[in-house]
Amino acid sequence: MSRSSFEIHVTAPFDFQQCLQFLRRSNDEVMHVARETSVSKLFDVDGRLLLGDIMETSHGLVIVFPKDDITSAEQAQVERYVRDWFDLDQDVAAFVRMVETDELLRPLVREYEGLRLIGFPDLFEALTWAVIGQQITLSFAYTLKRRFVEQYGPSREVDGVTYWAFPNPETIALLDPSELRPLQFSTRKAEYIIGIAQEMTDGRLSKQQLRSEPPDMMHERLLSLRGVGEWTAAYVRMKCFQDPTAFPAADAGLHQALKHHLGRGDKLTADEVRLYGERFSGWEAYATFYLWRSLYGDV
DNA sequence: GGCCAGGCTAGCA
DNA sequence: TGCTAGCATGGC
Repeated sequence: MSRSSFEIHVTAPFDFQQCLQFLRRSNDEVMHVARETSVSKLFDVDGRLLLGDIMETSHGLVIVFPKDDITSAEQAQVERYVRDWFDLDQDVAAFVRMVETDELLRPLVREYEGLRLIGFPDLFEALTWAVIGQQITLSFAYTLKRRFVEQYGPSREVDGVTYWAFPNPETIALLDPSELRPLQFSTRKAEYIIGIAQEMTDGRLSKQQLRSEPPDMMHERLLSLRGVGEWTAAYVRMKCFQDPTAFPAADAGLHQALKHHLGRGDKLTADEVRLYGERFSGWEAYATFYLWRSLYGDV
């Protein structure tokens, strides 16, 4: 049996507008088109490119496929993706309760109430985006990602708009680092990304394998990848595996946000940041995400 | 023009 | 173990 839409039930606290605002934060984003009341995304379901429009309903979300009928198996895959993308299976109410007594986070959780930790359910996309973002400004990182996706990603045009899906590891595994240099990737970044694509294509690395490991083993496996250090491993656990305890303690943006909200002139030491991690124990990833969110202002 | 960006690796002591 | 140069480029 096929259909062209389905609904997802969502439990509070959830604010789709807050999520849309976050999704609209960059003009160079190519992986979705976020509008006033909906976000459109091209889902690559085992090679079939399905354009879905995600909107709010009274009980949660509805995903409409304006040009396609989808099978129940495809629906299951898209639902899994959207649940991970918006972190819908997380008990965020527990996070809100925890910060009720926290002077630093309480104002942020009130301001962005219902914002979920928006992630990258696709492992290759999460790793690639993390590597791209290393040691460069976010705006330049978006530029690099856009060039990468528009060069190597599948796309589909619907009603005059081109929608992009993330490049497959199979495509990237065949590249030579020199082919990414014209896009202004450093040779190092190119090597890391192609190496990760090759491990995935060889079957040595997959989301399913990683998910089956206990958290510390997953972390070690991520660290074993060339180009992945502590920051990237924590970032991927946070954004791809919805691990609420993941904590990129050395992150520059996290330090900047803490410094700003604490009114500090000097920069925080590593030990101080570690203490904040302990203060938010169990919800380090959400604390980090809300602090990051506060850096963007009124996006 | 110097310094920092949502860091990491390799090489050295 | 712990420290550092080098990576590439944009933006303030």
